[in-house]
Amino acid sequence: MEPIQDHLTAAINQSLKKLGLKKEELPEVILDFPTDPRFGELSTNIALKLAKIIKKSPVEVAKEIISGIKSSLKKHKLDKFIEDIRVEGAGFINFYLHNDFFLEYLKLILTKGYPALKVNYGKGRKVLIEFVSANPTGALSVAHARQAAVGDCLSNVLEFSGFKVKREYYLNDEGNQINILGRSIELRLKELNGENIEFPEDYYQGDYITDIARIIKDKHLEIKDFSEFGKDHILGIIKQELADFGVKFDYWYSQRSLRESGKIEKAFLVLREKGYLYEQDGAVWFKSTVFGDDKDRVVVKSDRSFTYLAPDIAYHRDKYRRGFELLINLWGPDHHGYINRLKASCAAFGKDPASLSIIIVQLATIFRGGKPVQMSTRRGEFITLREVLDEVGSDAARFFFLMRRTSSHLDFDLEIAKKQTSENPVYYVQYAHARICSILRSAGKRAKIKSSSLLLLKEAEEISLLKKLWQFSYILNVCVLTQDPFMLTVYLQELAEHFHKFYDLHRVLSDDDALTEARLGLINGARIVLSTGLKLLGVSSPEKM
RNA sequence: GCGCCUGUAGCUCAAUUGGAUAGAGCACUUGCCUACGGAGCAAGUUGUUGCAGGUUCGAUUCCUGCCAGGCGCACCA
Repeated sequence: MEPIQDHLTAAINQSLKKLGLKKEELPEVILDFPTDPRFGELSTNIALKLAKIIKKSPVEVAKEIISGIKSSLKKHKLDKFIEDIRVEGAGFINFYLHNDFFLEYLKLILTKGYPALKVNYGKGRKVLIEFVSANPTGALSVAHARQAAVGDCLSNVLEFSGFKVKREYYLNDEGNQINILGRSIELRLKELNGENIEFPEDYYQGDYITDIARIIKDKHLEIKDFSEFGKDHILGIIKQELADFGVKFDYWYSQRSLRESGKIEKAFLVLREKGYLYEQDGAVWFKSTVFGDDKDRVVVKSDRSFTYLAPDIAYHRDKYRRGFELLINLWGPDHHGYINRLKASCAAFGKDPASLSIIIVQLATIFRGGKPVQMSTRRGEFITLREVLDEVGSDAARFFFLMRRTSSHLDFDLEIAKKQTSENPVYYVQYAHARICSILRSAGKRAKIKSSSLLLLKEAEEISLLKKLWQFSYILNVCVLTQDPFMLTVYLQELAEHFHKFYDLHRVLSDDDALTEARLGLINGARIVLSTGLKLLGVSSPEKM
C-alpha cells in the first residue's frame, strides 16, 4: 500500500505553491510521528521553517497551508480518513487520522499477508552491498560477525523496500597475507614432523594453523602450494560459518581474477588519460587530492608492484560497470582513513561519490557476566563467530548485533543473550509471536471466520496496537534513509510491548463472537508484522517456545 | 600533531535527520495468575544531555574551543 505520508506530502507541496515562493526557496516537507500521541498521527514543522522566509507568524502560515491542503484533498480518496488538521504549539501542523484508516490497513494485511507491508522506496534501483570480505587467513571474528549481521539485514530491508540487491564478498585471495599463511602452515608441518623450528612473530600464531598442518600430515597430502591449500581450507570454514549464521552471498569476487583480467591496467589507462596519474620517486601516484583527499596516493610502488589501493580502484570501477547504481560497503573502523581515497577514485571516473556509501561498523565488545572478554588477534586469541554461535545461537546473536546503531560501539554480554528472561529482548519479541500463535491455535476454527467486525476495535490498547502496526512502513523508510537496520529492532520491541499490554487487559476469546473475530484479526495482523520484521532481521519467529 | 567515532538516569541505550514535557530496558521497591502462555502486565524512584561559548522562534542534534575514551594516520593488506 502506498503510504499516506506520500499523499499528504504531495498535498502540502501543492498548497505551498500558493505562497508565491520560488522552488529553491521551499524547504523539504517532512512528515514525522509526533512524540506525543495527543498531537495526532503525523506532524510537520514546515510552517515554522517558512515563517522565517516569508516573515509572517508561523501560526498564520500554518493556517494558510492547511486551507490549501484541505481544498486539494477534497474529492481525494483519502479525504474521508482525515479527521482533522490542526495548528498546534508554535506552529506545527498536525494531522489526525480516523480509526477507519488503520482498520483499512489491517484489512489489507489480513487479506494479502506480508506483501501488503512492502514499499517501493527503491524503485528497482540496483544495489551492490559488499560486506565481511575478511581475508581467508583465519576464522571470522566478532567484528566480522557484526558486519555480517548488519550487511545481511540491511540487504533484506533494502530488498523489501523495492531495491534490487546483490550481496558480495571481496576475496583477498593473493598477496602478502596469503603468502604468510602458506609459510605458517608449512613451518607448523615441519614442526609436527619433529623438526626444530623458530616461528616468526609476524606469522599466523593461532592453533588453527597447526590444525591445518595436522590434516596435511594425517592424510599424507602432497602439497605443492601451501598458500593455496590453506586459503581454500579456511575459505571453506568461513563459508560454513556464514551459512550457519544465515548469511548467503550472491558473489564471491576474487582479487586474483580481477588482476588476471587486466582490469587494473585498464582502469589506470583511463585515469592516465584524464590526467589523474603521475610519476614521482619511481612510483605512480593517483591525484586523489583533486577530489578532496588529504594527500595523493601511491598506486604502483617503485618495485612496480601494486599497492592495496590499485585493485580496489579497479574493483569499484568494475562494480559500476556491472550495472550497479548504488554501492554500499561495510568496513571495520580501522579502515575509515581509506574512505576519501576510494571515493576520490570513483569521482575520477565521473561517478557521484554519494552513490558509494561506506558504512563503518563499530566494534562489539564481548562480555561474559559483566566482564569483558580479552582479545588479542596477535596471539590468535579472539572470540570467533563460531564461538558466539555455539554459545548463544544464531537468533540471539543476530538480534544483539543489530540492537545498536551501526556507528555505535556495542556491548554484547553472552550471559544475557543466553538468558530466557525479560532481560533478553530477543525473547520478549519472540514470545509475543509465540503467544499470538498459541491463541490462534486455541481459537481453532473461529480464527478462520471471515472478519467484517473489525469496527468493534475501540479500546485504547486496541487502537494503539493498530497504529503501531501501521508504523512499520515508516520504520522501513527510516532504515533505508539511514542505511542502518537497527531501528527495526527498536520497533519490534515496541510492537511486542503494545501487544502484551493489549493482551493483559483484554480477552481475545470470549462468548461475543463478533468481538472475538475482531480481536483475532488484530492479533493476527500483529503476528504478520512481527514475523515479517523478524524475518528481515534474520531471526526466527517461533510458534512455540 | 592531524583525521574519524563516541560521551544522555546507577548500568546498557533511545530521542523519527533542528521540534512540542529528553524516553525505554535492566537493576531496586510494591502489586496482579480458578480465564487465550506470568518468558507477561501495572505502579513508584532516577537527569547541569562531558565542560564553555555561538547560531535561532527552538539545540541532545548544527558551528567553535576545551576535557575524557576508542580507532586510524605506509611505496602494509
